Amino acid sequence: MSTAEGYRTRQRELILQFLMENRQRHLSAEEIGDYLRAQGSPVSRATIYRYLDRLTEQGKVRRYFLEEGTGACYQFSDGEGCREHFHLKCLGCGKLFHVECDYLDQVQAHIYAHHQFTIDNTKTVLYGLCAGCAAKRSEQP
Amino acid sequence: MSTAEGYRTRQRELILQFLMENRQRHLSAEEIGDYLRAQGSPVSRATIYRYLDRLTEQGKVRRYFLEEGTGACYQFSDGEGCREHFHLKCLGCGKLFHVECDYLDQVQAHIYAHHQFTIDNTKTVLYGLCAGCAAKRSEQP
DNA sequence: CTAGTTGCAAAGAGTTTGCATGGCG
DNA sequence: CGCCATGCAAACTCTTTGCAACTAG
Repeated sequence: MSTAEGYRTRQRELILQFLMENRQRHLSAEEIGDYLRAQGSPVSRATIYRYLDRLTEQGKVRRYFLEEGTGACYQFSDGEGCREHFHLKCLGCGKLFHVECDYLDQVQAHIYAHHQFTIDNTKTVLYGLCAGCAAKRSEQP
Repeated sequence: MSTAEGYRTRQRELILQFLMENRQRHLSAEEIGDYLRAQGSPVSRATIYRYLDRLTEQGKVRRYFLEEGTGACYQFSDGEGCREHFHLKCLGCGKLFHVECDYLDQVQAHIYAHHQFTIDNTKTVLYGLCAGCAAKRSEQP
């Protein structure tokens, strides 16, 4: 695995630090830019997007596409240990659930046996609604 | 459910007909526009988008957000008979596979029952490798 | 007739790119 | 010093919107 780290720059440190400090949240490119600007250390949009792309390729960050037409969101991910389980991302609150489950392992086996397809759960995210958000939506849509 | 059908116009007939004739495919707004233009019956982009929105609200068409960042795709759906399906996207060749499978319906049920999560397969894509690409990779890593 | 529809072009949001300058190693 | 990274602004893609002209019922 070629993990071309590239140069260590002030901008990259700032972006990565913010992502790591907010690893429980999903952040948009704009939020990152706004935060850094507010901190008095503005980083250009282009740089933010370019570095997020790189981090995503490196697997250090996950990229999500939540609510429709809206832009992408990014979330820091240690990468470690996320090979063997599935990810559920809530479209309502954006929360990411890591699910370890024997049944889901069987799913992978089924898809391989019946559909000749090898699931990569490093990249795969199941989108939907968590219990809380589903309840909210059925009350007041 | 208020199913405001609205007026019957030449443009709407054309759009709906194309969607129905290609109910096995995902179509982008652009593809629809291109097709109609090629047929010598151009329909404006705005009209296509507006009508697709309406059809989606009416449940006659399903809107998918698959390819990241890329635009939406639409697919005609009888509503009742047509079961929702899963999508498998090959990381090797980029091909998208549509899978209708009873077993995968059970998966959805399992996740709902055991993990309190409602999968939205409008947004969910399982990433991995198709048979062909998996074979290539095991030969030449 | 008259409210619903259409087309056009302009506006938006989010993201990417070309190119000259700047800075890490 | 050489190459990679940054910043800026312009370009791009997909979609929405304002508005005047048009048309189904």
